[in-house]
Amino acid sequence: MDNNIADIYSLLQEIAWYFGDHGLGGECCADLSFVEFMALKKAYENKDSSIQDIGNALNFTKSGSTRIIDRLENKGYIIRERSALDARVCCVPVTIKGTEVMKSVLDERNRELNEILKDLDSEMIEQIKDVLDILVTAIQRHETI
Amino acid sequence: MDNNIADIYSLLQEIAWYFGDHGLGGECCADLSFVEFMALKKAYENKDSSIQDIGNALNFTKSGSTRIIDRLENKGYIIRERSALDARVCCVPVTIKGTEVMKSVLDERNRELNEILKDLDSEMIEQIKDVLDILVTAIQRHETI
DNA sequence: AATAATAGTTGATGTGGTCAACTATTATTT
DNA sequence: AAATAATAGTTGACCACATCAACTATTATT
Repeated sequence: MDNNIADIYSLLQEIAWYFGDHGLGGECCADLSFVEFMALKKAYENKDSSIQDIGNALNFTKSGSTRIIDRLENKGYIIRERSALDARVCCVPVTIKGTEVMKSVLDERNRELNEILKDLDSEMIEQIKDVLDILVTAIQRHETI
Repeated sequence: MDNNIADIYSLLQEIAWYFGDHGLGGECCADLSFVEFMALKKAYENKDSSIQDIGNALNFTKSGSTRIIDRLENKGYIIRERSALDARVCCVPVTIKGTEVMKSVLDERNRELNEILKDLDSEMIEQIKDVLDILVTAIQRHETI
């Protein structure tokens, strides 16, 4: 059904709006923009990622990556460390403060999402998770081709 | 299950990234940014919407709304028209060119989404649509409270 | 040892948004 | 009906954030 595809695309756009930079009343995540939050998340998930690793994961140029890291470092959420293996590379471990802000943002957002979904039964929640999983997996497979 | 909520949130973020301003290799929609596309879409869906209607729908300030409309008008996708009922209000009908670009972007994006989902059977597609529908409805209900 | 490649930084620049002050029009008050 | 308030939109000054191109520093290749 081609019409389902169009509907799905439109729904995904709404979700992208709401959970992206613009929704949530413009307030994303403590003192972080959505982009900064995603960068911090990447740094957190992938211990020992370099500056460009993060930039690549987020579709940024080299200089864009540098500048995101600048902001996160200025806010005290990560630190730059030259790699011992290759002094050209900067590793950007997340600081304790960074971990804390991540966790508190996630807590806050999860509480909000819980509120949004509170009228749905747990079976439906499960189904939502499964479906989104399939969707994101399909997207990621498509991206890496 | 609280853990499901956290998973769902994380998945929604991925979707927001991919379908928002950043994913799609930075290229959103012809010569439109994601924001511009959403504004055009609002103008298209809601015939006779004013500049602020669009701004409100997208969480922008008055001046931000003006500037988005500037850009869309400069690109020839909408035109400003003073309302006959209230000369303070600007209506922003979508031009033919605007409708065409909308349609071609949607075509293109739907084709891409179709590609992403091509390995899923039609039952699953149906399920994805239903689940996203429930999700977006829940979000919208929550927003208007 | 010379050259190329890679990681990251920086200055100039462009885009895209906000705030505050403005104009023009309509609604309300006395 | 004149004065005042409210509303829609615009504009200038400004700030946040990304890019490009040119740069430094380090490592790999010839």
